[in-house]
Amino acid sequence: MTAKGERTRESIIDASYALFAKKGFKQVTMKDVCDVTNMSRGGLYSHFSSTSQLFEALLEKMTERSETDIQEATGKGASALSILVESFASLEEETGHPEDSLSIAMLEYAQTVDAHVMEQLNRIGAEKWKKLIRYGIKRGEFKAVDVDEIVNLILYSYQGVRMWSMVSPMKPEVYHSITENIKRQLIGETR
Amino acid sequence: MTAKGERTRESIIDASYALFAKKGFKQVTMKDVCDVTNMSRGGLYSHFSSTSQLFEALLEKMTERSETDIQEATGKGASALSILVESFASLEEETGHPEDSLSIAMLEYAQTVDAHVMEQLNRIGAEKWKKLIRYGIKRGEFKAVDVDEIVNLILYSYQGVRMWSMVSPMKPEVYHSITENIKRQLIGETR
DNA sequence: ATATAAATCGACACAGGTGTCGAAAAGGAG
DNA sequence: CTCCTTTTCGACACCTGTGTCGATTTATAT
Repeated sequence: MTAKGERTRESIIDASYALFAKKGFKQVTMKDVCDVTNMSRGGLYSHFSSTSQLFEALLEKMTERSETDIQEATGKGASALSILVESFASLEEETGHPEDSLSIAMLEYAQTVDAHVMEQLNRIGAEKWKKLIRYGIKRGEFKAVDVDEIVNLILYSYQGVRMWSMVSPMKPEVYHSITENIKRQLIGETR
Repeated sequence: MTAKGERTRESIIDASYALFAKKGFKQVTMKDVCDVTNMSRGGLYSHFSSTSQLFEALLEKMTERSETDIQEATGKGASALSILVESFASLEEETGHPEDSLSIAMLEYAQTVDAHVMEQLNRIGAEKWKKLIRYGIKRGEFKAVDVDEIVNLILYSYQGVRMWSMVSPMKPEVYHSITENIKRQLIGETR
């Protein structure tokens, strides 16, 4: 694979993001990808042998990108709480534009192709949060909570809200209620 | 429509439940429905003109059934808290068998056919919960909370957990953490 | 029992997707 | 520039789904 090949491969992945976010997984066809990339189906097939492979490549690219996020912030010595709050703020921002989320596509993919992908992504997400919580405890910001338990709570609320928001608008109160609940468990009563 | 017609119509709906729960929405074909009903496609089409219509009929039947649930319990003067707790216990039971849930099919349907259905079901669910909370407040079991806000929290946690559990196993702690959180908001500190 | 209406079947034409392949075009090393 | 490799194209055969329709079977009222 030469420079040109690699470039188009990346551009196909990038262009298909919006497609999967808008239509889910099974509803995206190679024809759709053609339209957003201005390529022929034949051309596409020399990069990805199916929409499944394309979607897998997209997920891989996404996870790679998010891997570094929290690591960077903690590396600079930022406050754990502020990282947490910002993270939820960006969720609120994101779910205001549900057409930017791959959640439903991922659920569909898990259900119809390979259920493992969700567990895998779940585990990756959990590790990220665990690091942050431990970092917060070490800095004395958070109580000595049960890290696994609180991470589960964060993860499920976070993802649940994200998925739900795709089909029904969320009120800001809901985000705040969830954030407050988590903060309460991490740093004690906040009222 | 005669007796026989009505009976087969119902049996088609009943038989298709497992199909939608297992495969989602778009992945269910009339051929699939044939297999579980032992009918021909032609025969099916004289009852439902598409899988969308079949799915809509299924949703309608489900909501009708759940409509009466809480109403019955409150009618008998049961404790609001026990109804709430039982409701979450049954969620835990249900999500232990994710193949019994229509959540992903509903998300898919909302995304590809008609987003309104989710809002509608959401509203129906919300009404049910609101009644219960108001009932609990009237009986003095619950604090005079903001009903809308707490119902949002319940609804989103509830649905979020349900959806997420379909692709990744949930630990019991998570259910309890969520239930405790809601109880805390409803009846004050429980620790 | 029989006439009439309803329900069911199976074949049909069609639409839209898939994956493949040889030919053509574009890229890149010397 | 030019030759070889890589990328891209568009047509091909195929599959699986759809929705329709006349013919046939099955219910049901009288």
